[in-house]
Amino acid sequence: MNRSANQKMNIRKEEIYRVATRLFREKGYNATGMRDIALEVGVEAASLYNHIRSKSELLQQCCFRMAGDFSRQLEEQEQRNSALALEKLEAVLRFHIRAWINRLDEVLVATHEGKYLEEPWLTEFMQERRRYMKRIEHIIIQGMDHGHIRRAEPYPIMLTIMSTVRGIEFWHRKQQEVSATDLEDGLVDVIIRGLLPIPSYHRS
Amino acid sequence: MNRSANQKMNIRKEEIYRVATRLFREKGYNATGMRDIALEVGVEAASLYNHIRSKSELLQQCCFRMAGDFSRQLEEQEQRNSALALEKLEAVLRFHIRAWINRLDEVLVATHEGKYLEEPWLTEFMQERRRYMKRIEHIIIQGMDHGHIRRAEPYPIMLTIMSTVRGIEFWHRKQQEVSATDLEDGLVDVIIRGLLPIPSYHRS
DNA sequence: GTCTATATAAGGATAGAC
DNA sequence: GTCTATCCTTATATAGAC
Repeated sequence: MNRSANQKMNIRKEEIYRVATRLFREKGYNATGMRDIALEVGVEAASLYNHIRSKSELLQQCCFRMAGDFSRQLEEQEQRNSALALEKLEAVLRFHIRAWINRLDEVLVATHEGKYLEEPWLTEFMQERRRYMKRIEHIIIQGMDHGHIRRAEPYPIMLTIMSTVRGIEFWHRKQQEVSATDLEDGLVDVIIRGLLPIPSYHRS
Repeated sequence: MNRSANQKMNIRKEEIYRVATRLFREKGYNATGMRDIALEVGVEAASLYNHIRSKSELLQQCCFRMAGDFSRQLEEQEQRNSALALEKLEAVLRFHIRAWINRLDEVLVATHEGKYLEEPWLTEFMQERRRYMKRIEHIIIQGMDHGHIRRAEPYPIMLTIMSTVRGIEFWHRKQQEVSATDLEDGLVDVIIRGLLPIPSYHRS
């Protein structure tokens, strides 16, 4: 098998992956049939199995590709020794937001359909997410120790950073009214302001 | 049919609803079979149909029950004429958080599985959510007009308020480390502080 | 590598005895 | 109201011709 044959196969496989990811997002993993994927790729369902091993493999590819990209980005921030923790958090937050703006299919499938992974991938995937959240919590604690993030329970702050981006799913349906830049800056502003060490919030 | 027979039927139906909602959350709507529900209720699958019309009816009940509860609570806040918009938003946010803490099964099913509703319920459900988000945006704009919420794009702020609570899903798996009260106050603090009209955030 | 045909399992829902 | 038995559809995946 020469190189061009290999490349063609990879292109085909990548097309299947792209179609499948979109359908998994639109209809859900369990409600998406191999026939649905095959229809949009333009072949019969049986032909898909010349390129992939199973439907589950497509889900694995999506989930671990995203997990890898997110983990690598976080590692970059962790190693920016000259940066403040708050700056690292803002960079991570902006990475999350841009992923949800530019790669919505993949992040939604990884977020919502990941629970349908089979073992041992399910366990590995959930452990990886747990580690990821711990690492973000660690940056938050560093920021508090250095005094440029206000003292508070770090766990809810981490959850907020992890979850804020989810609203972007709604934004995609009405993209015209608010620009991607305004959306990103607006979200970042709420969160980062909420972390500043300024004792100015008085309950009524 | 006397009153006690009616009540017994409703109790049974309510039990089926409760079991189904939990399974829909744990396994997803499509991956939950009538046989799964029946097993936990303690009857055969066929017997369920003496109490409910279809599996889809259980999903409808969950989604619209939640939509109704949320809409009514928002209406209460809208009619608190003496309150500041920021106070209304905090009350709404706390209602969301408590729902995600105390009724996680139902809110998760309504949020994640609602897309599997059949027509015309799907359209009605999505329109209702759209209206709900518009109403929250309206309160935010009121707060800006009155000067007790900082001027900014209202749309990302609304998304943040809608989405912050989603992290609570993770909290339920490790309930011991942070109390429900600390979680609620921690989440509220980040968001509400991020809305205050204090020009103290300078980008580096 | 793609096709047709099919194996095998599971799904929601119904019929009819009790 | 609950049961057993079953209808009918759909699902993933495989076999084997071309």
